[in-house]
Amino acid sequence: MKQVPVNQTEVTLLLDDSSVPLYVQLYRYMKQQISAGHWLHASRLPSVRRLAELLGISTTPIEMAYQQLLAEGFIASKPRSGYFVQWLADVPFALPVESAYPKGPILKRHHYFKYDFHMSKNEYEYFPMTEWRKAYNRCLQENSTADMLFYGDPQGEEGLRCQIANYAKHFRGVACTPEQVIIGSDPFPLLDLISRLLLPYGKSIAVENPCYPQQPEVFRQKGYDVIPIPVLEDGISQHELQSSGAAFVTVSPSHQFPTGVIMPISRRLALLQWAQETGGFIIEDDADGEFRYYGRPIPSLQGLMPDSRVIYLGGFSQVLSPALGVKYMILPKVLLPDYHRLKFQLFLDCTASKLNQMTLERFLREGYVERHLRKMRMILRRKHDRLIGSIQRHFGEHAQISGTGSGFHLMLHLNHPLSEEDLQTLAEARGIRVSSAAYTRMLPANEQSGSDRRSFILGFGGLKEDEIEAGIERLADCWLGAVSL
Amino acid sequence: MKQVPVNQTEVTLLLDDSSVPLYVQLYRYMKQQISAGHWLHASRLPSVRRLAELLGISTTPIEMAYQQLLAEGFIASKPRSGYFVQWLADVPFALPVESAYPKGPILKRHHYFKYDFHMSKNEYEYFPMTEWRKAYNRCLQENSTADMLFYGDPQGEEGLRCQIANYAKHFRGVACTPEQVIIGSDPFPLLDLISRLLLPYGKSIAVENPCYPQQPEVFRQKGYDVIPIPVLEDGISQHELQSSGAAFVTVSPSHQFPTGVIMPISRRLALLQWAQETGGFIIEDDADGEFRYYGRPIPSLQGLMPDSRVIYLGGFSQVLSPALGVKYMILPKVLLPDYHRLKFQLFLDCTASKLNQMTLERFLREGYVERHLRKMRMILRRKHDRLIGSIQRHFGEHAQISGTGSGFHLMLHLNHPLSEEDLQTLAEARGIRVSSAAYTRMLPANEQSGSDRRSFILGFGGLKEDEIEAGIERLADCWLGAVSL
DNA sequence: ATGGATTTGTCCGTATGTATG
DNA sequence: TCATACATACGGACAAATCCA
Repeated sequence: MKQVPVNQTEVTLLLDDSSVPLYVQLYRYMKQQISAGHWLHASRLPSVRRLAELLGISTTPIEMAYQQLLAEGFIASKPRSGYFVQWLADVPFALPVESAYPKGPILKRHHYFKYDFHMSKNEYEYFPMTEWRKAYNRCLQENSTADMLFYGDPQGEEGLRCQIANYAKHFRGVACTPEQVIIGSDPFPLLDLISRLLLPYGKSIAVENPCYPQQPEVFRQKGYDVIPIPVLEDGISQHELQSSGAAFVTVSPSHQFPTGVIMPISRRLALLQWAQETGGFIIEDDADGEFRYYGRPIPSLQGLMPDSRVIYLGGFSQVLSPALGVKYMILPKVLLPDYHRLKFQLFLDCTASKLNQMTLERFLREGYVERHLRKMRMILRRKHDRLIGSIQRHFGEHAQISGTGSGFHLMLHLNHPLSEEDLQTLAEARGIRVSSAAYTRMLPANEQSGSDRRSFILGFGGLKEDEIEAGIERLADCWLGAVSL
Repeated sequence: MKQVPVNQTEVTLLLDDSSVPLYVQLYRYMKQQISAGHWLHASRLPSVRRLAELLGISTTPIEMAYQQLLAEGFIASKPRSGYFVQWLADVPFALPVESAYPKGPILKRHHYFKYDFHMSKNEYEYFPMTEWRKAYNRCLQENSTADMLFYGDPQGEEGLRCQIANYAKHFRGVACTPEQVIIGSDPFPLLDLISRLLLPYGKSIAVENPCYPQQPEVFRQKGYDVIPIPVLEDGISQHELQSSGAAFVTVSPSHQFPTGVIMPISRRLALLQWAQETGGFIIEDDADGEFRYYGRPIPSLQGLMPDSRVIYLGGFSQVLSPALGVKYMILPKVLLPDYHRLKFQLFLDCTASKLNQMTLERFLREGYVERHLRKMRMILRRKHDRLIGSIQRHFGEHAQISGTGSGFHLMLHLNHPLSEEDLQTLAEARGIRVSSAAYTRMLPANEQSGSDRRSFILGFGGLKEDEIEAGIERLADCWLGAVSL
């Protein structure tokens, strides 16, 4: 602790030998003094040499601290004369020294689930974080700062779009050029864009029932007529689609959510023909198409026909991580002029971070994505098998399973006097998180009420392989024991 | 090469011992045969064993090929009976061909500008890239991988929202709690969200004229009546706003774009009162409020009154870099229930990358943002002064300047017989990029036509300080020399 | 019609070359 | 370098469907 006179004021300057560099300590201290108004405007700071002597250190840290203060405008330099405080002390411009807000995240109250069968969960421990960090760092080092930090291509970085076109072709059988790829951070902005793009072509859209309700909601909010069409054993009912008169349709042919139905080739072609004949468009949601555990992945609907009228939606949330925020869609060529017009009109900018985009491009190019995908597919397959085995062991003939073989979830059906809601609550009380299929159904109110068949969506990504057995055992115990069946 | 009879048809099946697995060769061949219509619907395929014997291989590859065809719907299985072709041969569809698209990025043609006065440009060389990298790396190392990579808070990470609330309070005088902060990647998703939020409250919105056209466009597309209100010397015309009957209004009171007008306190209070009385909402766009070069920064409109009916829009595009993709808005408390309902309904997820959010939180907490902001303010002030001096020197009394003192641009006006468009083209031909103010004006078509007053927006962020003089000299030379004024 | 033989889809254990770490 | 695990392929077993004397 040393006493250093600055101008007329005696001040106390504490230098410790912590890990914080000397010049940073000096800089912080002086900034604090100036901004708090302790050092008045235009007062002269001690010279570099003098202060160094007083503190018993070299002149270098002093110079660095002064330079920093200079760059930020706290002080001004008069060459061969001295440094002078530039702060206007009467401005009550409090520095954000101590924030009144809590530093850490505020505690959220949420259940802790010992067994989490939520379908969006996954084990992210396997993500090649070190490689990602290295790729990120190399991106920042190898590109010029200005290039990295300025606005990017509103459609998504071109290099990444090339890689995605390549990836989608290779892994999903999607036929497209990089010009057709649009990158976004999240399904919502892309869906919203689609809903704007299609507006001139029609106002009614058919959706699968049951389905994930986001797409219907987005279109409904945009003023579309949303027409639910039942999903049969081989996908959306072609007959009802035809007679509905809908202009568009959303489907998930590779692994329908939540039923898990795979649309056979004949139905796919019929769908494409429907689009061709009516001038409609098909929105193909392909969330988990990469994850097929037996046989080869089923190629996308989009690639079945050259220049098909399909908008393909894919992403890396499942393959890598949702935190990267990279989704993409592949537009049919006929829609590209509309897209460019809209982009211009609305000053659209890419919602995905440019830094992440460039890192991901590298990741794809250097084969990390492919490698990680294979690894995850293997891990998930084991969990998938384990889950099925566990259900069979512990539920026996009380339960039926459907929608297996790919993706991150399957469906479990059982007959039970209690409602789906009650069963879900019961499970949660025992620390098991599981969704009933209720939220995916668009019902004419009273349809399912007569039956006592209950359906649940069981995700197997979030649990460790050797937790699955115990989780299902507890679930069976809790449900089958609740009422004598 | 082996001859294999399928049903009645003799077909030729070529099996080579390339690296392609047998079952894949089989699968491909059969898929091709079926989709080309050579094998008719409902015809029976040779049994697994029989085909295996004929081909002289084991049954496994046959089984695998059949399984794949089964999954894709080309064939159907009747257990213990046989496999049957499911193809409808009269649908003439081509299978996906190899699409040829260039792997590398396609060359874009774009002008090179020696002097770029575009307003969104900035010198990103000063960005503390090394510190950012370190912060990013520490984020990844210190947090558990699973936490980092799973879905984040749809509203934005809580820690970052705390830091932003703090930052906005200290640097912009915004009064809010972290609960009011909504994070997004880009103005558009946030504006879109606002336009949805406000729908129940009214259908007409007043906008400043001139202004940046994105906001009017977004609201117009959502079906709002957009009412342009002229910007006077002290901001948007209160009188016309009152009589317009608009439910909402968008303003940029700290540094109006493009005029640079600063709204005085009396007018701000009147605006707040207007909102209070009519039950309307004010959207405050505060793009460059942090950058005020003389006198004290002008606190935001939002913070003038507790619980004011103001939606505040801010971001880090200017302060740090647009590539990080972090924008935020601060909602008035009365709108929070609506927001949460909408968030739930549309399954909204945060459009800003979680990794970047967490890094930015660190950056804010550790004071890097503040330091960088001060430094940039200093640098930009020098450029600002330099630009004004240069214009005065080279244009003399031919030009008038307005909208100075903050932000990243000023306006230059001059009387000239050539149109703004022609002048812009002239400048571009000399390697100077400069925008006329035309695109910011919403005109009743013929308003400005009589006058020969021309207005341009000159951004000073993109040039180095010592390039400005030469750029303006060339601009003056090119414009003033074009026609004798 | 019928019962036994045969065919057939399906399932399972295992061997080998190869890629991964 | 070595160990592991996976993709591919093989041979065999089971039970249901089909066929036939």
